[in-house]
Amino acid sequence: MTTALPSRFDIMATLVDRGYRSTAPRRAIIEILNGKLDGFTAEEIGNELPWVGRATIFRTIKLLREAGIVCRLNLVDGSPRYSLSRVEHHHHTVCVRCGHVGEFRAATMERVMRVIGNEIPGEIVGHRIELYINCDPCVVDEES
Amino acid sequence: MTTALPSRFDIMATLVDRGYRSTAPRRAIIEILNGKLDGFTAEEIGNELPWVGRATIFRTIKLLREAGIVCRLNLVDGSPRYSLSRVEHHHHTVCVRCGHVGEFRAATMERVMRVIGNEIPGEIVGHRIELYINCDPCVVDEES
DNA sequence: CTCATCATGAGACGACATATCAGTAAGTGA
DNA sequence: TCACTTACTGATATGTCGTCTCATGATGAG
Repeated sequence: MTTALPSRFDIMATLVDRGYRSTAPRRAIIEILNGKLDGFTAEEIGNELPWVGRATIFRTIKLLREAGIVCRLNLVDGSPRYSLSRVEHHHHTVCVRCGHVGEFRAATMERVMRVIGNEIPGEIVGHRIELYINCDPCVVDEES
Repeated sequence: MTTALPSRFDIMATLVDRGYRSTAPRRAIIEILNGKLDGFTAEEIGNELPWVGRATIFRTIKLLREAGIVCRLNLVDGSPRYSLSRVEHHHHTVCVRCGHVGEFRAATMERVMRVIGNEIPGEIVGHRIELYINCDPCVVDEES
């Protein structure tokens, strides 16, 4: 079964459990993330919360990454983007046109990984898979 | 069959075919890359060729990337690294300890991609797969 | 309420990369 | 071989992403 991560409402509680304090900037950032279920950049957060320092935004994102609540991924051009995780282990789809980030799980993928593990030298300790797509809304836009 | 890329000896010829000039800085950079079959950084090139401007190094790497001769990939910590490609379509293994970059092809992987394509919304236009490993030499070091 | 401790904002700093621009070299055509 | 167009170059400025420092402020345990 898919292990669910802390619901989007108790992310702050998760940080507190990990020994961090509940502060206004952190609560505000988490609030914003809850409205960005398809990826975001540090700059976007900064624009929406001008009263929060740049450093604090990056620090908070880092905390959330360490807690497994946020992932960092790359657009096709290599530029960074973050995404709220909803399931424990997953991969990302990134629309090459609009940058929309989606998640998917594929049991198939994990099995393939094990097979490939036998084909390559060394022991696999992790992997990163990003699928670049044209998302449905973008394709519809194109046609109209 | 695996399509071979231009042999490491005619990379410059490939650039010329694409309409670029054969210049001393470009030849020098390509020469260096031929000795770095397991990944490199722009900084490394710069250290070995102090008479070549920083901008030129990045410009040349970009040219080679556009020609499909060099790939850009990310270490676990997100830091960038480049790698000479030897086969047309491949993925990378990156040692989390020493940063050594390897290539692998997996027909299995391509088949899986097609299957997954049916499971997710939107059309897949590309993908990026990086396997993080402990490479054999590193594991041996550990044991001794 | 007190107080140790952690978190914060401002801004410096650093890695990586591209833009600008005046000077230089490549290679074409004669 | 030379002259001339054009691409390429190094220096330097600029931009983006992220971390570090440090003095000040907020948090929450007691």
